[in-house]
This record gives sequence, structure tokens and C-alpha cells, in this order.
Amino acid sequence: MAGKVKTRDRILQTSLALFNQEGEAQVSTVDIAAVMGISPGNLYYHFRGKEVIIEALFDDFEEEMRQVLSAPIKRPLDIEDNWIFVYILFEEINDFRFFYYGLASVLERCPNLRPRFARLLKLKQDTVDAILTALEKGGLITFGPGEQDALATRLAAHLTFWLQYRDLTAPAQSSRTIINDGVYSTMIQIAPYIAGDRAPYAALLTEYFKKQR
Amino acid sequence: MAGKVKTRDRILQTSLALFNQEGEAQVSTVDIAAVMGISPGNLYYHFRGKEVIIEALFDDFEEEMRQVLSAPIKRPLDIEDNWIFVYILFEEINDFRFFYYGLASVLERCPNLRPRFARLLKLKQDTVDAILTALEKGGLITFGPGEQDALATRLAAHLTFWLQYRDLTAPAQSSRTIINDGVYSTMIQIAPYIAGDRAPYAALLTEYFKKQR
DNA sequence: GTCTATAAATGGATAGAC
DNA sequence: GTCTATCCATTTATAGAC
Repeated sequence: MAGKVKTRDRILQTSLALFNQEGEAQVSTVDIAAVMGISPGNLYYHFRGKEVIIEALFDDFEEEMRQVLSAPIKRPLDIEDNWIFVYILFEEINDFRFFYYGLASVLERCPNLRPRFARLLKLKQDTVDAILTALEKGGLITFGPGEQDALATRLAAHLTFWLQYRDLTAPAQSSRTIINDGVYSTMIQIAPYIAGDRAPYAALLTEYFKKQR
Repeated sequence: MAGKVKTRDRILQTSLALFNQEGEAQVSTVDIAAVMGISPGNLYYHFRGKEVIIEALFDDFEEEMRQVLSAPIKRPLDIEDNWIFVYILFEEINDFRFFYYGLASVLERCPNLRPRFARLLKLKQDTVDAILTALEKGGLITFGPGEQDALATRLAAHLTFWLQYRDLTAPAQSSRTIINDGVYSTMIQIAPYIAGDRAPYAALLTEYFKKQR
């Protein structure tokens, strides 16, 4: 009993790893079974097909993302809190990056995931917007008309696709480095809206950036 | 003779359209031939496989992108010039969006495209950087240390993935609208670095934004 | 729960007639 | 250049034994 991982869970783990490595479209159910050392028939006993596996993985992803996005930040004005928040967000996306990397393929195979995926992005954007509101209320930043909304949208998009961009332009780096890079490039986008002198904020970020390496 | 499009070109056109619509991984050579109303054998006479088609499409894409990116902007300080430049860039990306949408799949099938794709992104980033330099030299914007580099990277990433993000969060819009939206959200990111009052710049952009709809 | 064997479907690719 | 016919490989999916 102790330590024994159920086959069902092993299938999900293996599928996720393979999908992230090679892309969902390149991995067949036979591949998954072969890597695990089980028979295709056994795999089909647990999941009736690849769609079902993908949907189960999305369930996991959605649950974790909702958990992360709904966890309120204790001290919104504290840089460290926001740093950690963005870091965790990137880690979550990185863990399920095959969804983003082969989106067309995934949504074609599982059309019912499209609205769910869209809702998740919307939730991300709303969360970012709420944090910006808190920062403005706290007097740390100030916005002109329409600027907050534009920044929230932009940051959500940045959070969504940065890892992919980085992976393309500077491959062969550890995911640790890429994520850290992503957090910095996210947080630094707030700098221009700092009320008053933005240099100290930038300096603080650079400090964190170095520490995390 | 006149008006007759060669089969080879029709294959490329049809493939591009199908890839953009359904994703490269979901479209087989048989599908392409069927849609065109020709036989699979005929298709194979012109292209020895799907890889060859994809690579031919990338050749087109690369050539057009290089052309766009190397065309010097006449008046870098003029908003209209930059607006048009970004617009054309987005249009180009939109025309070949299957490369971005199903990147994992494409690069898995044609590994030799990876470095070429990466070089193209790099060129994009360098071009953006050059424009920013011109703007700063012209006295329109000012940067703190490291800010220009960060902005150039960010803008390049934004240019690369914005359409995809928009398509997910607000689907069923005309590509015209999505692109226009993208141009605005790109240009507005420069606003915080405007030397002096940034309100006039933002107002001008909003003006263009409305005009283009 | 797990295996073997196999069916059914699809996609990639080629030979040879027209 | 184009078609028909066909073959091979891969993938999905199921039946039945252990």
C-alpha cells in the first residue's frame, strides 16, 4: 500500500511529462503505455482515449490555477508577496505548458475545453486587475484614464505566453532561470506607473532577481 | 494562361488556409488534396510530403517578415508611420498564425525550422530596439538604465503572441478588429516613457484607434 | 487490473496508366 | 500533370484470456 502509486495516476503523470516534452499531437496512447511499461489495453481500461486523459489533466490544471488565483495576497504593497505570487503562477503554467504550446491541437481534439480555458484566462486578468487596484489604493502607483485596464490585459497576456517566448529565443536554459526571468519581466512592467521616483522599486526588483538565481 | 494559378501555388494557398483554420496537426495531405479536388498522388507529385509544404510556407513567411522588418521607417517620430509598421507586422503574423498556434507540432515535424524561427524573433526584437533608440534620440521618450532593453524584449513578445491571446479571450471578432486592438495595445506601452506629459500621445493613439474601426 | 491479440480507421507514400 | 489503385505504418479501440 504505502508508496504505491495507482496506475491511473501514473498514466496522468506520464502523459503530462510526454505531452510537455514532445507536444500532445506527437504522443499516442501506445507511446504512453510503452513508456510506462504497460499494455495499451490496460491504458484503455483506465481511460477510454486520449481526450479523456487530456480532460483529466485540464481538471487538475484548472483546480490548481483557481486555487492560486483565488488565494488573496496578504500584503499587496509588499514586493515579496507579489513576487512569490507571480512565481507560483509561472510554475503552474510551466507544469502544464503543453496546453499553451499546442493549443490548436488540444482545442481541436477537446472543443469543450475552449470556454473553460478562456474563463481561466479571464480569471487571471481579473486577479491582476484586483492587485493593481490594491496597489493604487495603497498609493504605490497611479494611473491615467484607461491605463490600469490596459496594463492588466497586457500583464495577463505576458503571464500567459512569456515562457513560450523565452523558450524560443533563449532555449536550453533551466526552467528555474526562465521562470525567474519571467517574474522579473512581469514586475518591472509596473515600474513606469510608480508614483514618484521609480528607481528604488527597480533596484529592489533587481535585488530579488539576483538573489533567486 | 492568364489568371490560371499553378497547382503548386494552389496547394500552398490551400494548405495555409487549412493549417490556420484547424491547426497543422489536424490537417493531412489527403485533406488538402480533397479540399482542392485533386488526388493525393497529384499532391505528392508537387510536394514529397507535409514537411516540404510547411517548409515552403515558412520560406514565404520568412521572406515577407524580413522584408517588413528591414523596411526603414521614414519618420520614426511620426506616430502614423509606426502605427502602420506595427499593423503590417500583425497582419503578417496573422496570415501565418498556424506557426505560432501549433509551434510544438510544427517544430517537432520540421526541427530545422527551430533556429530559423528563433532568428526571426531575434530580428523582430532588434528592429523594435532600433526604433526605440530613434525615438529616444529624437527626444520623444527617455529611459532609465536597462529599461529600453526590457521594453524591446517585452514588445517583441507582445507582437508575437498578442493575436493568440486575443483570439482566446475575445473570439468571434474580425481579424481586422483584433489586429487593430493589437496595434493599440502595442503602441500604448510606450506611453509611460514619454518625456513630459504623456496624455497627448495617448489621446492621439485613441484617435487612430477609433478611426481604424 | 493487466495482458495478448487483433480489428478498424487513418495518414503517408509510391507505381503505373492516361 | 493528373488520376487510380494500392501498400505500408501508425493510431485508436475492443474482445477475451489470465
